[in-house]
Amino acid sequence: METKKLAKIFKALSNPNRLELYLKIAKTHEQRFDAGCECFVSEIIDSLKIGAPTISHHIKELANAELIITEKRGKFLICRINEDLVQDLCRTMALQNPKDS
Amino acid sequence: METKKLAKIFKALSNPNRLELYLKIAKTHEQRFDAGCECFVSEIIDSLKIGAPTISHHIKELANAELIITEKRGKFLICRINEDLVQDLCRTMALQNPKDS
DNA sequence: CAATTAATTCGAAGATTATCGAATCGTCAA
DNA sequence: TTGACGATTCGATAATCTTCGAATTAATTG
Repeated sequence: METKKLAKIFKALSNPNRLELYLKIAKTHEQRFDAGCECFVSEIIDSLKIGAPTISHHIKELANAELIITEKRGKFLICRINEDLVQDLCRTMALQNPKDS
Repeated sequence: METKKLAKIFKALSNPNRLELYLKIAKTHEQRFDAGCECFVSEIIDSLKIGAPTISHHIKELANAELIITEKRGKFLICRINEDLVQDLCRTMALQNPKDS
């Protein structure tokens, strides 16, 4: 992966609120694995201490970094983790000579 | 890992120059696995397009996020990857229901 | 249709960041 | 001891980021 794109991904996760947003989506992702890993933004909004406009902006950044995939369903927005990218990310970060494992 | 600390780690990797710095240390880490994974900052400084003060600042941030471990040897600074943290990071990021693998 | 609800857009304010040049510190070698 | 070199500190500036409130859009419900 290019350094520039990698930095963009990390930047998307560098803000505490945005990271928490991502983690909540990831958690829902796991819980609803059989149901297509859907996560409604409206469910998340109450558990964070930031307003709707900010959340909207953060989600756009996560999607822009390709960490999540969004889909509009009616008036709701559905978010899913981009599994491929996350796996790529882990592979990139992992060291070639792990301590013992 | 706490969300706040996790965000700090990602923030440390969110700047392209700082990320490149980290990746160079990681690369040297692998190449010199038998020699204690040492990396001299003075070797890196020429390959990046930023000045020494900025590099000094970036290294401090990487160390502050515990991504690297630094050690002063004479007038040189030696950097090593904090393997434990990186492995922790990968474990935190990995999804519970991987696609197929 | 009118009201409601989820989400977005816009503009602005305040905070944080990246980077630099100049000056300084500490170590080593001549 | 003096000079050179690696690294750091400091102060400043330009750029970017986070967040908000107000207004808007789009979809659903009464």
